[in-house]
Amino acid sequence: MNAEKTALPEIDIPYVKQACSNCIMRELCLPVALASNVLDKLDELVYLRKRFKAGTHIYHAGNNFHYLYAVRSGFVKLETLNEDGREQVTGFYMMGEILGFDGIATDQHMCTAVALEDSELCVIPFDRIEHVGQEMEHLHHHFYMLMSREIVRDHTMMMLLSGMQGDARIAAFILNLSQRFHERGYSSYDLVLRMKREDIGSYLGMKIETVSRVLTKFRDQGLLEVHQKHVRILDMNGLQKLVGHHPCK
Amino acid sequence: MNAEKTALPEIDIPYVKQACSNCIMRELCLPVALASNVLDKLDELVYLRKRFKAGTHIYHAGNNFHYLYAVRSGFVKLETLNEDGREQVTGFYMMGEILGFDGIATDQHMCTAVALEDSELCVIPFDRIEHVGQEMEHLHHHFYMLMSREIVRDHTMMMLLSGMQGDARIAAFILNLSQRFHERGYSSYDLVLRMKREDIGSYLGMKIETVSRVLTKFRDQGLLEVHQKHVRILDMNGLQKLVGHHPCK
DNA sequence: CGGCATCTTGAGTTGGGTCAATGGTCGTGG
DNA sequence: CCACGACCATTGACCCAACTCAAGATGCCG
Repeated sequence: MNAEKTALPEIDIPYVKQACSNCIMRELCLPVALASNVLDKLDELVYLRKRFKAGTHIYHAGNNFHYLYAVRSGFVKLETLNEDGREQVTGFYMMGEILGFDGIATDQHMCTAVALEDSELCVIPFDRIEHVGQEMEHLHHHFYMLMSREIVRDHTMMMLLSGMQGDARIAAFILNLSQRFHERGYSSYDLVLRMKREDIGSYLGMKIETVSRVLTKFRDQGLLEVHQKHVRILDMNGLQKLVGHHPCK
Repeated sequence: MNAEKTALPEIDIPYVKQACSNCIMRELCLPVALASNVLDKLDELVYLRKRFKAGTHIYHAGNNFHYLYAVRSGFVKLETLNEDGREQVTGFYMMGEILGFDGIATDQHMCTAVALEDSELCVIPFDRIEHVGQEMEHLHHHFYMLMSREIVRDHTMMMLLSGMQGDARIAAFILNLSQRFHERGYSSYDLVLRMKREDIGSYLGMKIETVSRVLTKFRDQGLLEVHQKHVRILDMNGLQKLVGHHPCK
């Protein structure tokens, strides 16, 4: 909580757009409903958006932590470095989701965030969030909720990784995306997987050959239509059964 | 955030001990160093400790969320329920660690916390934390750090689960415990695994037979001495090599 | 001592990893 | 516009780590 953080440090990628008032967070479909005055406050605090081209880094593991990022459009993956330097995908973020919480613990980011397609993010200076006045304690509650949500999500992921077989992992993954798209007003049946098979494999703990094989199998079973990154769910129930129906180790 | 939370709801297990002032959190070896005045404030807010017998629940999935719990002594496991009702261990907490963050997101606990041995926990009313005044914003920072730490830890766990083989998982698990004991002033070589093989297996995503076999193998290789729950590390380096040395899938 | 829970060990099976080759798609430049 | 190459995805054959089932061994408590 050192004072020099209050003066915003130079951001390592050029600003793209100065925000007009009351328009940045407002349009953002946050996963938790916010009171109007909280949104106003957020718009005050969040004064810029930034575009990232597909493949560019939003932050690197080791970077000093200053900002959280809310995804306005696009798709972002989070990679965690393990002991031996290899990277592993530990999360995907889409419109309305916030990333960067990994940096608070040590004031340095522990993960690397990469845009999977051209994306636009809101840049949220975290120290401003922390220093909002007492009248804005709603804001703290909101961020506690967001972090808790991430923790719960990670626990779900751990369960999936340690308890389920390949089939169930892929099914759970597809259903999860489907649900998140649905919540944002998109079709829950027609999905575009913005990430490559390699990312899916890394995230789900399986090799890309296996990812591919499972997708083919699902297609043969009439559960999905698969054309490259485009996936159409034909049998939602069938997928749910795969997840729930004890195909656990 | 609703007002009735300010009045503390009945806690579902009887209080054991009313705290004397300035003694509850003080003695707690928190994972993040705290300024003295922050500790004072915490001692004000945290006004009770509670004992839990081995095997008893601290909270259940579905319980309304009111408190965080700091482990003063003992050992706690966290279990997450998956779709089909089976439970899976998603964390272990020892002295100085805080659990309960899973409840903030929806105001209901998403996991079940169980004492693995007789344990004493500090009960921290979360709404008091949220409503501390501006002068205590350090406290918010502290809790943001704790939550971020949990997120980072979960990411590490996800990596371990999806990227490592059985040998490496067990090695990483033992080294992790060793480190945490060491940080708390205990030997990093002589460990007592408070949980059963089944819990380890659930946590690490392997069957108890495999856990057992790996431990036996490590014993045969001279890495460990194993007597039931007591484990002595003979070759720390060897274990570290297993984790780092790409025995990944 | 018996009964119960936990842990270990063995034998056989399988899901998913490895290696290797083929097939698609896209972008660039002639 | 087509041809080339780079990159990504799919498919097949083979193999091994970890699962399953089953039997013992060990320890703990009354």
